[in-house]
Amino acid sequence: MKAITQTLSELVSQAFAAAGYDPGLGAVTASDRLDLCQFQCNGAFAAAKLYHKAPFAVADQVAQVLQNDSAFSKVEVAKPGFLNLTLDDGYLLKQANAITQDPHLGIPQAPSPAAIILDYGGPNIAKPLHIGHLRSAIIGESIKRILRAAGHTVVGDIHLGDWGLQIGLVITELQQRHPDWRCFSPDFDPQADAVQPLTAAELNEVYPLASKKSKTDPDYAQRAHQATYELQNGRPGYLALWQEIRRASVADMKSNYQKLGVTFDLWYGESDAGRNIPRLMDILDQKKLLTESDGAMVVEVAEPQDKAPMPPVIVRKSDHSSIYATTDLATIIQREEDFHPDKIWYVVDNRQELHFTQVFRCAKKAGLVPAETELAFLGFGTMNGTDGKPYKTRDGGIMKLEDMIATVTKGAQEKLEASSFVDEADYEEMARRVGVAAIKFGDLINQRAKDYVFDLNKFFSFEGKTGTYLLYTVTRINSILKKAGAPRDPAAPISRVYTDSERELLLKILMTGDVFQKALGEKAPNYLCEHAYQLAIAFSKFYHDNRIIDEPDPEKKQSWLSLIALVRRVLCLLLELLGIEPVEHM
RNA sequence: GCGCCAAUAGCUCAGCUGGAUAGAGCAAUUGCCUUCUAAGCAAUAGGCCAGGGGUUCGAGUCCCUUUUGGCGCGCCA
Repeated sequence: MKAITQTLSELVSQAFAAAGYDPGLGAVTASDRLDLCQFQCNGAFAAAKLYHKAPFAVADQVAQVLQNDSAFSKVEVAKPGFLNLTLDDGYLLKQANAITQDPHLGIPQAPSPAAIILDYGGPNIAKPLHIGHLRSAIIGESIKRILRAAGHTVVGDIHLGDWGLQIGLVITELQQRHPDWRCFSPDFDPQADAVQPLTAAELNEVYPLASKKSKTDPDYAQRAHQATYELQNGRPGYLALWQEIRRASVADMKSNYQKLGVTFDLWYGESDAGRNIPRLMDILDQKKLLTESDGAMVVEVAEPQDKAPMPPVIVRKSDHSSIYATTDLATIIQREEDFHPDKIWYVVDNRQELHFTQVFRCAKKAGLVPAETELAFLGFGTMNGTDGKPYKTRDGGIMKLEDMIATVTKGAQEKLEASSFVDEADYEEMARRVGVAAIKFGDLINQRAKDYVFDLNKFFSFEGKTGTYLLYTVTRINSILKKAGAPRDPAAPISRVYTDSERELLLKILMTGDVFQKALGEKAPNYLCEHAYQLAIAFSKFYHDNRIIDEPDPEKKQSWLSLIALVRRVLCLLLELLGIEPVEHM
């Protein structure tokens, strides 16, 4: 079904037309002044300019037409020319009950579903997952769910960083530690020789060290580059070792992403694009896009309208190994071949914007995707510490994702242990959900593209505008519905509006479609967070003002139960879109 | 140097294509649990929306400019 403001805009547009004005002026929005009205239309101001009339006069004419409309209980014109609209309770109920019946629970469906590849996560193998990886995973997961809820087909791809210099660094360091390993021998035989098993813990220690060494030791760095080149060119021992690095690392990642409730359809990496690199180079060569520059091969992507100098993309380094632009371009070839997507979207750190601009231009120039395929960069901001600099732990290190989840989960568990509503057997799983809800909501409530200050202590309070509050609201509803007993008709409509707090609650429910469209349009889950919070507040107020279970009037009680059942469904849907799992009790 | 982004309550942030009295959470002060989960509800206090120009009937929102901060600017990803 349509979003409510869409439906109302159509009514008001007709009224504008009936009064002799452009129907395009009839856009309705939620009211800024809930004390005056529920919805408003500011079209009279624009009409005043177009038709050289006083805004008030225009609004008044339109209001005359709308007076007769049964959808509104009150149509008023205010001061300069605001058209203030309040819905008739009967209409409000009709809309709310329609949402109950709607298979999509009021979420507007995309008129033409698109095939979208969503590239998010993007961790590097051999490096531990840390909180720098959190945003891409959480935001990507939510955007994926939002797109799917609108009816789009989405393939989520983690796009592992598994083919670059970082692997060369790890190989170099391992070689220095274990020169006797068969995989380092030039005559390594993949059929006969085995590779030493590795653990994630070991890799987590090896990479940072190797990275540090390479910065101070040019010879070490040189060997890492050489190892990268040889790996990419198929040296058997390195390939076998790389496979083991990948295996150990991916196993560790999967467990962390699972805890976070983040999933991927594809676990492809840069290496999977490797086979397309020769083809990429051929295409670039055929289209005469390649230029040699300081020993590297580059593609010019500058355009006349550029405000700042646009450097060329390097597609082959001077040591002949590939770089992230190479694998990103080769990945586009693969995605086009496998899915022929309408859109490929990248949920990546803002700092990579220039890189992706270059890659997109190069891809279009080379015709890797049709001109109409949308390649878009959905950047996100950095998580800073309270000092305004990228977040560090107290000792100056980077916080591992695993540790962060464990810390918040522990805090949640302490609270749960004090609750009489949760069985001991459920502590662990419930604590995970509560902790992860706190983390996810705390992140998603922020605007995607902006940096924000991350304060771990905030997550421990489990108070106020948090994911916890949303889960708590759901558990309160659960409690009532459970205690109200079984003989309740789940399809019974909400029959009347008895109180003000109920009306506000219904209004919030009706706005869900609008908010969803906004979140979808801007790929911005924060609107859903805010709305879920608003809905929860509206429920809490209603809950506080009215005693549902003790209500003697059976019709009223039934109506209220139907109302809160709908609130629960909408709230759970919003949580699902955010990637947050509810709990039964807490 | 060039470019991009930001600056709103003590702190962390909202503020929809410019609209009517700038909103939350935390922190502070104060009420509310023999009654559906107090991880809650209600209330008080807190603002020259960084400074200065401009456009407009109307600007936190658009334009210009200054200041401050963050980020980016070929062989890391």
